[in-house]
Amino acid sequence: MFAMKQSLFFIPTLKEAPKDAEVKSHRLLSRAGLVKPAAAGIYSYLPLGQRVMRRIERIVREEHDKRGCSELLMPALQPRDLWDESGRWSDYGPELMRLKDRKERDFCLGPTHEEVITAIVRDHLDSYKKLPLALYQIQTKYRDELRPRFGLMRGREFVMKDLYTFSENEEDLDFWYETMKEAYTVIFERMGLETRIVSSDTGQIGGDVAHEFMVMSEVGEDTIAYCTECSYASNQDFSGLETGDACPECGGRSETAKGIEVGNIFKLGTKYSESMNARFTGRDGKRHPAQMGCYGIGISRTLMAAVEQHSDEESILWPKEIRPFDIHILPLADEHVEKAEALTKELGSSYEVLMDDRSERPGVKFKDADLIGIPYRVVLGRSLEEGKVEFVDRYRGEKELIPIQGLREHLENVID
RNA sequence: CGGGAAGUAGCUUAGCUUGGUAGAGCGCUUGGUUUGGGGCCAAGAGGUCGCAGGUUCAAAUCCUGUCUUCCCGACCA
Repeated sequence: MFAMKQSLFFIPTLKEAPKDAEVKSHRLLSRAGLVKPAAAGIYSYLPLGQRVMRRIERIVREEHDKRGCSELLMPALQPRDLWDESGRWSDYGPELMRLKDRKERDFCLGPTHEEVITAIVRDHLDSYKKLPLALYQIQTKYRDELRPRFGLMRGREFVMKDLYTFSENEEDLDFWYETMKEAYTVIFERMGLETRIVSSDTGQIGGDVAHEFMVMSEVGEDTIAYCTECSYASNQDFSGLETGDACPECGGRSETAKGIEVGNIFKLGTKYSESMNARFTGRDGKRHPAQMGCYGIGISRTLMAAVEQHSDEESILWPKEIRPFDIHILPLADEHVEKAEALTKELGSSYEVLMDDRSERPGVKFKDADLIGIPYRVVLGRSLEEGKVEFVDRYRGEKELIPIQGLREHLENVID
């Protein structure tokens, strides 16, 4: 496990939010010292934000690896000729970040990786016996958005997990599609995010069937039309359904709500495998283009959505599986730090612990602790004279005095 | 790209209408005091007023251009 002194851990909290942050999660990400802007839609992830990102990524990796996906890492910098093969150098538009090297050759910073993955797989694809393949990466993507906004919601540079599957036929593509739909449901549940699956347009990327995973939120950029009677839900851009319209599935009444798209799954079919010649010899002895699927999760956007959903104006409360630390130890005065260090060492063997050893007044420590959102708190203060510490369970909103000798055992019973 | 708003110390900002040596709060440094919810007192440090040009005896302030940021729209795997 892990223990860290707060004086060494860079958490630049702010008393006041930057004036241009208009969305709650954006204000909190800045104030709690998780991110720092470099340019419009481009952010640094500071240590605390990076820890949460790592948590999110860990869940994503676990749920992909256990379903037979393998991780790789592709280049962000991609040559033009691959994009000419798919036709997207001309089709993609100004959102594609283009640049030249010193020899004036064209490159782009990848907004997505269909071209690269297809080029990797096609040379290996001689027989149906090599299929299926499911390859994913977690990587920084670049899109020159006309209008970046709301902090991490729509950035020009952002972290994304993208998975690509290659199948010998549509049945196998359907299998992967359903497998990943289920995986995504598990992933977002583990992150403590309430999501809704909606059918959607396939957009720029091309292909046939697509679903999006939406975190219901007032600040979402998408409008979701959902049925009040059955499980039907769709992206309004695609279905055109308004509040009060009849559900296309069951005829029930439609409602609309805002959502943040944190994940999507596409059946690409053969769009890229045909244009880029990713073919294999099938059981019938003939050449067939691979049936492809692609599946994305916005890692950095998920971070933002999690803050949006698990916070109030003055504090974050991280869900279990993505919390940056388990326990926050607060010695309220310098004279308590020695005891706190011993406790940090002890608890650090079983938990991830952050200890606020700074010479700050109690009020400052409490405010910062609320802001950065670690769910369990151990306060060393005046009750230490009686050999007791205060234990706070922010999930339950409860606090109690615990004899310091019994703390470890108490935590084993309480900490989730 | 169209519409709107804004750039003054690390952060939040006053001053701009009506031109005259740039102010505050928080933060920071030093000393004192305080010690369970962003303390108090005192003394300090910190500024190319986004940038460039123009008008003027004199520009944060007026004019022109430009860059950047945010909001609405268009766009968006």
